[in-house]
Amino acid sequence: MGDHSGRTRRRGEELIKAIHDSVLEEVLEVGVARLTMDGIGRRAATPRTTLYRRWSSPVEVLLDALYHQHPVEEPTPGADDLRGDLIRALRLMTEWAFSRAGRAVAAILTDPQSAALMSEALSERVFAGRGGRFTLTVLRHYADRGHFSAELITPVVADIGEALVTKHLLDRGGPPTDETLEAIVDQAILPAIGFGPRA
Amino acid sequence: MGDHSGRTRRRGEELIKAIHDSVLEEVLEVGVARLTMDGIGRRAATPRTTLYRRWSSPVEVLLDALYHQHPVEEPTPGADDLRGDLIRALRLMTEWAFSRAGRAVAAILTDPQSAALMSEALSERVFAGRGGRFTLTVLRHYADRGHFSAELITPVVADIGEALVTKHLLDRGGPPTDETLEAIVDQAILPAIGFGPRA
DNA sequence: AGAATTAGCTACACGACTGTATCTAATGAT
DNA sequence: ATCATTAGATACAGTCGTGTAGCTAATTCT
Repeated sequence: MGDHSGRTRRRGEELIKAIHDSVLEEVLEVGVARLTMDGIGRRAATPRTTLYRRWSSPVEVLLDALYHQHPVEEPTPGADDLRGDLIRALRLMTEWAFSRAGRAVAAILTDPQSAALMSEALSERVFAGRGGRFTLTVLRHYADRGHFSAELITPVVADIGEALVTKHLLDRGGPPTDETLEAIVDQAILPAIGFGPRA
Repeated sequence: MGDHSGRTRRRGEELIKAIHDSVLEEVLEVGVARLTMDGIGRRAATPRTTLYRRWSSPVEVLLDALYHQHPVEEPTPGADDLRGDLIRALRLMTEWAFSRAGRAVAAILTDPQSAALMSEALSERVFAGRGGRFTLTVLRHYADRGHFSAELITPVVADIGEALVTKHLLDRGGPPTDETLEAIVDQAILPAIGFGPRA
């Protein structure tokens, strides 16, 4: 807990980091709607007044915390392994979705009051550019190399993997196992681009 | 607005109906976390005290309102038209998801405090038994009739349609058009059961 | 060592929501 | 017409969060 030396008071970066951690934990517990300056301050062991010196509302604190998180990592298709790269892309997505930042973003996007105001601003900054397309990156890579026709990559097809993982998260509340990810790739994505069962 | 005669005071069923309507609207605007007896009462034009005579908290009012909604309609596969029945099943799902009840359920399920407590209880009562399986009903019907192998109906495959519609709702916030539903069926569901493009 | 920053502490007035209590009066049943 | 039921109105004390202000003291800079 305590840092080096006998300092009793945090300032600057150190304090801000503690506050950022505090909001992110707080929002997971109570949701965006129940965020309060008091609650954030309590958890960070700092008085409310200190928070007001920097932010004007709990949501401002939350957004600031999110902007300081690491952006989403992008899949990097490598070897000649479409199936493996798709699975890895979905695993990357799962990991992000279960990170503190991922769940905090979900909390914002599902709150009726905050969602409308800033869903675009948020995705842009947190997804760092045009991120958030996990399987799409992989699909394009292999289509470009002639493994299948690029025409097959429709908006619907590009969403299949992410949609199924998202639904799994919503239904079960937990991350999909590797077997589930494999099933999604084998039974849903690959068939859509021509590698499926025959009627 | 006014019913028959010059009654100035609602009672019983009529009043309860107005209150149910009130919570459902309220929760869409402010979310579960910001539901208050005051807010519900204000919208229903009834004092808070009347609410306390029947319910002990805003969430109780909400759940009671949901239990009085019509349960989810189930798809009824009819003619010899797998594709058409799948599209109709997804349209049914879309309609429910956009009903007041559907969105209220979503609000509860995404609220960290309420979700954990009652997600199962809710789905059971609101989905009336084991409902909520829109495309699955249709898929089973046609697999039973030999249109394709029942082995292909894995949990993942059964979820494809619902997952893509859900993702569309989350991403765009609006209901998918008929063209989108057709694309989902043609480009994602049918390929998974053997009616797809060839590699 | 002295000065400038900035965090911690306390207090205060304000508003929103909570439960409860009490009274009034509209409604429906007999 | 009378009565039991039940909704509407009002009041009140209590809790929690809000912003703001003013002071104290720890930390860092020069």
